[in-house]
Amino acid sequence: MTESPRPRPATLKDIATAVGVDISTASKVVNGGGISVRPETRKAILDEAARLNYRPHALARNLRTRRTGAIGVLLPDLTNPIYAATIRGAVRRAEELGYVTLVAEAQDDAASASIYSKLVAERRIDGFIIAVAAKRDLIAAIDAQPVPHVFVNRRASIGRSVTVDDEAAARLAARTLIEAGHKRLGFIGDSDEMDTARRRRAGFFGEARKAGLPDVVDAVEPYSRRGGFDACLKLLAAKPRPTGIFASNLLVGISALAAARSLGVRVPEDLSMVTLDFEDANYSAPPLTAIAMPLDEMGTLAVEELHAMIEGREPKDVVVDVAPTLISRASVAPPPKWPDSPADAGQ
Amino acid sequence: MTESPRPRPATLKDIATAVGVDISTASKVVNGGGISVRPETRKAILDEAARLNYRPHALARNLRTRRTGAIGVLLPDLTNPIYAATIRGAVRRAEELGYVTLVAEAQDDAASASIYSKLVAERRIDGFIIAVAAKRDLIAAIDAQPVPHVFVNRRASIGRSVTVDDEAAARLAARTLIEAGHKRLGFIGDSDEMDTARRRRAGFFGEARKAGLPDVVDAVEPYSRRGGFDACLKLLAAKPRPTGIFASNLLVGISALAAARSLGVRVPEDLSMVTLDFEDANYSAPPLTAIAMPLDEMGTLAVEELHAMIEGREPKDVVVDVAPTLISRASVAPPPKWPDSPADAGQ
DNA sequence: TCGAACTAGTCAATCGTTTGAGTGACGCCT
DNA sequence: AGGCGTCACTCAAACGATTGACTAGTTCGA
Repeated sequence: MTESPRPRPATLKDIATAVGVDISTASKVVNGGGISVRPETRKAILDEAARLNYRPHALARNLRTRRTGAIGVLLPDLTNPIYAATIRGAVRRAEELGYVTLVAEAQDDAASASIYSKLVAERRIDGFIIAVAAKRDLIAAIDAQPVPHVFVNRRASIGRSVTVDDEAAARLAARTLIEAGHKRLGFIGDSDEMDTARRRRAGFFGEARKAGLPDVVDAVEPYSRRGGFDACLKLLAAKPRPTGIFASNLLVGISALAAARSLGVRVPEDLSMVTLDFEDANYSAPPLTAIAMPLDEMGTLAVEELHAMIEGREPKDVVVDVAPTLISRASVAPPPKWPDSPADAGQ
Repeated sequence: MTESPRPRPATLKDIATAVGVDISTASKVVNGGGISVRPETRKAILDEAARLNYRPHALARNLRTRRTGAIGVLLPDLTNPIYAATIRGAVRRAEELGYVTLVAEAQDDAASASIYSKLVAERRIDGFIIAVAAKRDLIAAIDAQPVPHVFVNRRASIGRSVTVDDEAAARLAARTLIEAGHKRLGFIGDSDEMDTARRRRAGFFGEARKAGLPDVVDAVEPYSRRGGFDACLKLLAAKPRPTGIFASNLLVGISALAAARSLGVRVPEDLSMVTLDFEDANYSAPPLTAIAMPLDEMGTLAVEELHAMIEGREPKDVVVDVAPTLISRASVAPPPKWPDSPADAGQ
């Protein structure tokens, strides 16, 4: 009788019958598709669509077009700030390109594989951005049901990857310590199986060697809060104790600092520390000098690469070409004078 | 000619033609639907489904059933560990109930509203778990296109909510400090507009009053790293400086600690601190004594409530009935003797 | 004046599932 | 022998959108 509150969202059919055209005409008009219509018909359709606040039913459209308009992001740890920054870049770009983003945390290889398989099998997504390590189960899952995917912050044999220049970041960290006068350097990082750790280690050791300091103390521990704590303890127990260390991961930096403090080692008076940057580094005591990586760009580029793959274009490995930069805060100082650095710190 | 690699995932039709039955029969069998079939037919269908590794096409099914099998989670900050814990609980339970979870970060009210509107308009989800504040834009968006939704860790006038017992947690924090002998207490929390802050403040102040300590110093700053830092600075500048403080949020605890240290105030010798618990609290210096909240359960229950609403059952507000517990670490000690606490610390 | 070309659309199939209604064959009871 | 009830299925219409093929009517060129 009257305009009752329409509970059901508008469909193309609603528009078409209201205007008095065929559904297909309405579809072509709202999509700007290849069809010729009189301006007034076009206007009528568009007006009606606006009036009804028409939004296409994603499922129906996707069923037909065989595209879901969704991309999945697989990551190992939601609380690790590096992913938060990356995701922000990725989500923004994805939205611009018309995708919805489905973020999933996978705590281990089996979980990664099962999430991947499920989402792909049910055809819920067009492609994956993968920030977890490509281990056995996941590799098998991808093999079994391949969809476009790009690894982010990780190189992998089975797909394209988008990474930042970890080597450059590590070299910059080394240079920072070396320029402050440190001769005995320490490195905290995960094992070389983790490719980010491998690249950072390579960069740091390489730069140290170039500066005539080949004896970097290496602490291999997982990239986790506990790992950083343990690693720092190890480093400080080394026989010639390092005076400057690079904690090559975000989480690890904070907990390494706590480990030093727990031993009564003062930062930066007794020990200088450089880590990778994130917001928390401002609110530690002391605030941590850190290397900022272009994480946002990494996320953005990952989406662009994935989009290219979904569109069938040729993908490529990309290293984000924004250089890491040093954020000087308060955790780096010249090394202490005592043990055995005679006059060379004078310069 | 030969079994060529089947690129296309199996459909019901594949199964049906292979077995020689109608699609609808196959559908009913794989869904365990109400139909009677001979055991051998059933077996044949199930076998074929297994052989082809059949998984229903989510979109097609959902188009028909008008359910998407997906729930959205809207949260303000991915890096805030409280949400990570909550999400883990939510995702696990959602999966058990057959939902896929779509996590979205909304940095402000406008973003919340636009994410909500988009996902709902495109009918991509069945319901929302909302962990952001219900402000103007979001409220308008929900009003315009209502779908089942539950607020988590937040009470809201426009929907059901699942919360933990923030008051009890705050009372426990107060008791911890009081039992250690503190007489001058401080509280760090967001403004009362944020309902979690309001409840925590009420609990803390109430317990203090009960113990004959009505003069709690209150520092109102946003729940953020910077907010915690600034708040702690304020508290330590108060005229009778508090000796025990409760930083009523996870992020805020860590940065308050850094602020104290930056002023040369030692924890716990000069200042005791209690905060809410998360992993990082183990790796600060000193490790922080904290109140653990049942966040995982909160996520779980939120999903259950949402599920109930989606199924059309009557929803209710729920407060998780697991009590907050104290995790004693190293940031609480008796107050220092000097300024003006005479003999009463002797006991 | 015939046909080609254009205009402004319409038709119908299709994506993969679900689901209520229908149906042929058989057994059983009276 | 007729009728009723099961059994074991099949049929066909949805869900909402997309898209290539098709068409009725007009215009234009030769």
